Amino acid sequence: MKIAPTWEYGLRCLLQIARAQEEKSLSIPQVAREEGLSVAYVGKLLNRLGKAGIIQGRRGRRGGYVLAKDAAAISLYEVFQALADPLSRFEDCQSYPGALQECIHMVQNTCSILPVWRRLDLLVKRTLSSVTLQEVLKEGTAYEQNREWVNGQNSAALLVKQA
Amino acid sequence: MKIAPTWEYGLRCLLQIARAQEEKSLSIPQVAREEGLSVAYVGKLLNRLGKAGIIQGRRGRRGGYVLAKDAAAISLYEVFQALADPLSRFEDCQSYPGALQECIHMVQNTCSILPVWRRLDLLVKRTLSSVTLQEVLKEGTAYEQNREWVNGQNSAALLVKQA
DNA sequence: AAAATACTTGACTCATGAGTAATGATTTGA
DNA sequence: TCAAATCATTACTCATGAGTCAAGTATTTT
Repeated sequence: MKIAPTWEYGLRCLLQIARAQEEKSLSIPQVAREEGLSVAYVGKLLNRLGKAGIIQGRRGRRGGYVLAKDAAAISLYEVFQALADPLSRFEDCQSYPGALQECIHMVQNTCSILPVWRRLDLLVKRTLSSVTLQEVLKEGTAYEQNREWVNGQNSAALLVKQA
Repeated sequence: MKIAPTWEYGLRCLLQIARAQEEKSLSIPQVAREEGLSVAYVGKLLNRLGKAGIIQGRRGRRGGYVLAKDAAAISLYEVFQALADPLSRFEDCQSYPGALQECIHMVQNTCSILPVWRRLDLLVKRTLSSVTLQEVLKEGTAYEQNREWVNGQNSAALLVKQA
């Protein structure tokens, strides 16, 4: 699947702020320098995270950003929701009718392809919701070394439709 | 998650061709009229599906499109792969380094956020691969009425990371 | 206070995918 | 054979998200 640049860059900046914790706040220029991104761009991304209540900014001479709540209480889902362009948040089963009044793929009063969208949407949401920022921070110890997580062998058995 | 217009429109056009089977081929104008889309747009979408070997076009007076293989042998994954813009197919763990030579989020020689991308990518691929066009056609009978499919309750248990 | 640092906000430019338009090539049928 | 119908191909326009720019506001330090 396609990962939006906003997601990757935003998450990386957020990880830095999270790692710097211990009451040390990080300024936009600091994060930008470390990540090799422009100050303006980092400012925009962190601003979105701030408005979503994930991090908290403090202006002034010794200002900067700090996590607004514990890393264990921040799910990747809310992070990506915050980073997405304000006009294109996740939506439930968004659908495009075209020029017609109504989709013609209706069987017994239901659109026949809606379940596919629902399924995908649900999977992504559930996956992102189940991972917290703290878990991503503790790499090499937690979920990443778990073969289950990486190639999802067992869970795959349930994802395949029941014959 | 965001469903690309190309996906929805393309799949709908494909479903029509699949339903029309019985040796009846559908022309681009026919499909366009039924779906309420422009002839040019439908032509573009079906052209992509044709190049991917999913449908087969025949020119001339009584030409049109027919499925190139059995509906049961066509997975949604290959359909979406075919419909995607040629330059932006699915990629494995696409990553954006920024201006730096190397991502700085490396813990023990691994990027700490890569597993998240891998996970998402795998889930989507696996889900789409497990559904065939034939199943989408037979609505109201197969997977859609299965509560498991719609809200994924049981499978969710495995998706949540193992404590 | 005043100056320096840093977040905030809104408008702007640019790349990319959505959707259109026009032309060429192939088959059918009269 | 010729014309109509149809797919094939390429170039184009337009909307949207990525990323930039610039001016404004708040806080700290001197």
